[in-house]
Amino acid sequence: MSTAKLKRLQAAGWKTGSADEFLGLSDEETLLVDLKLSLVDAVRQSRQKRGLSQIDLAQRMGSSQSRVAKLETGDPSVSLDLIVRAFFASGGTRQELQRAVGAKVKVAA
Amino acid sequence: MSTAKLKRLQAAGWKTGSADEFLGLSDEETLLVDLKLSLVDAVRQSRQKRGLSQIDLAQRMGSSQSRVAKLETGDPSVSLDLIVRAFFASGGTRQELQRAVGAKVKVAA
DNA sequence: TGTGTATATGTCAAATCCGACATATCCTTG
DNA sequence: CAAGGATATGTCGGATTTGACATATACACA
Repeated sequence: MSTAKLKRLQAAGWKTGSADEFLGLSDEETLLVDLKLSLVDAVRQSRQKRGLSQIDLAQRMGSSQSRVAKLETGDPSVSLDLIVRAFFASGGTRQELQRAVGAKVKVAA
Repeated sequence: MSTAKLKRLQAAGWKTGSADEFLGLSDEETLLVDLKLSLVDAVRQSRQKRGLSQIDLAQRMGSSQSRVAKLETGDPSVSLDLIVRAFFASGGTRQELQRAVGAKVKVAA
């Protein structure tokens, strides 16, 4: 399974968007990683905009603070499903989600 | 876990978008179900547009024909991750994905 | 009718993801 | 320097999702 690559990647303190080819990431894998990063970003912004703590959000979505933290830090054990669920639970709308899908994440390095 | 509801829902020959409140689906669950339906639709269209069979697509994404079939029929055992992975593998771009997120699925019934 | 090609359905063991808990780190503010 | 609130990290047992395989159905067209 090549999600393994994705995991090693994210595991190694993952921050930058778009510049992911330093490992043998396939095009589709890169697209997925970048997308996740954008949505994770959107979740944090949505959560903070409504003044929710990670605990608050966790409660709203029937999850735990630690999972929300992992989500926001790009932990490889977090699925797209959970990210989108969190986005909606934080009050995000489908239209806002659409915007987030369009917005690529700023590169750090 | 309330994904159970989602599963019963989709399991029962699922087709309509948006009109999901006949069961006690929470708002966030509804949003997620509708989103999945839209993206599943986009996957099928993208795949067909490029003249790919389910087997072709399955190979491209390192999966199996049966999983692609389940994906396109809205089987509850299919994650958002797999749907998006399939979309990209079928040749879909991020911009096209964004469009798909914006387009709610036509209701059947 | 038979053969081929595409798609759907059922099942299962293995892989992945989950919530929960413990605990650590980081910032404020007193 | 506490004490507190928020966020991060590590781990684990159980739940969900996966690819694979067998098989079924559907629709051509010879």
